[in-house]
Amino acid sequence: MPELPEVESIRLQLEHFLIGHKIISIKVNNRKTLAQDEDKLVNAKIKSVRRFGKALCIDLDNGYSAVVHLKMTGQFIYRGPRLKNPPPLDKKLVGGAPGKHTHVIFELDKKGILYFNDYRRFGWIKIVKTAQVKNFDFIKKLGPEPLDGLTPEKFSEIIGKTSRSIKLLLMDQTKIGGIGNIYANEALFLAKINPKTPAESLSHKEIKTLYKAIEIALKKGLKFKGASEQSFVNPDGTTGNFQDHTLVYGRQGEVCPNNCGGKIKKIMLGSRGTFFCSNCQK
DNA sequence: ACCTAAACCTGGGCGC
DNA sequence: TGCGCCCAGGTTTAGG
Repeated sequence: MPELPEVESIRLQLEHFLIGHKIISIKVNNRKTLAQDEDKLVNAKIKSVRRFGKALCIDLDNGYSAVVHLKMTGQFIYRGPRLKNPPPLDKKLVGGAPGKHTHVIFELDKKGILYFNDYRRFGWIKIVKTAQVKNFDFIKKLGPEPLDGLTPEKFSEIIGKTSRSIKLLLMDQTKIGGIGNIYANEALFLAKINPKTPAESLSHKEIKTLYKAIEIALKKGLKFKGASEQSFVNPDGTTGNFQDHTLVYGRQGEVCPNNCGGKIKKIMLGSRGTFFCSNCQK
């Protein structure tokens, strides 16, 4: 599910709800999700919640951290004192908390509780020493992030080196951290660049436009608190609305929002659905 | 270095 | 109603 804007929306809420809570106990229902060492987190207070690309990192005050990847369908659901008037959970998106897809339950002090749901079970939680988080393989390999550290110069350098299609390059987490399928499609449409274009053939001007387009697409996703198509919910149970505001993602057959007279096409690129206007994006 | 397909899973939607 | 196929915000791995 979640790309940078979705994960950042989750991070902001977790930060608000969790910091200061002490973890009383952890119940693991599925060892594929969390294999070992959860006892390291017990009796420690949550100090901060960080995000690295699409990964989250919950830091405890005892030197340990939980690194979390939600993959396609991972969810955090919080219930507790800092949540005023929690909205009813959308059964279709959440399946209950706890429900049959709740794999880890964090019991917190002050009657707080945090559920980790994941119906496809691709997501994972790893317990690492806080000092080792940046050496953790997934995070170590992550490229610079748009809206934080990725500069036009770095972006240009990354692009200049390769003949790969620009869309696959944007989605390569080791080159740039945080962009997934929805925002890659949206940014390329905004920049009027065909997703199949070999990265190295982009002009200087196109690179500049694309850099800006990525920022615009991600900020728009953040503004609507992410896209909730199948399973994305915020920890308070609310959904995002970005799916109602995409320009091309999921809109095959619709007229081009630029009113160029073309229609949005869907092709497969790197075995991922790819949406674009063949008229605007030559 | 690049591309593809398959694997990890479950479930919703669609065509027949 | 039901079955079977295709698809899904991600990442990794194997093979060409």
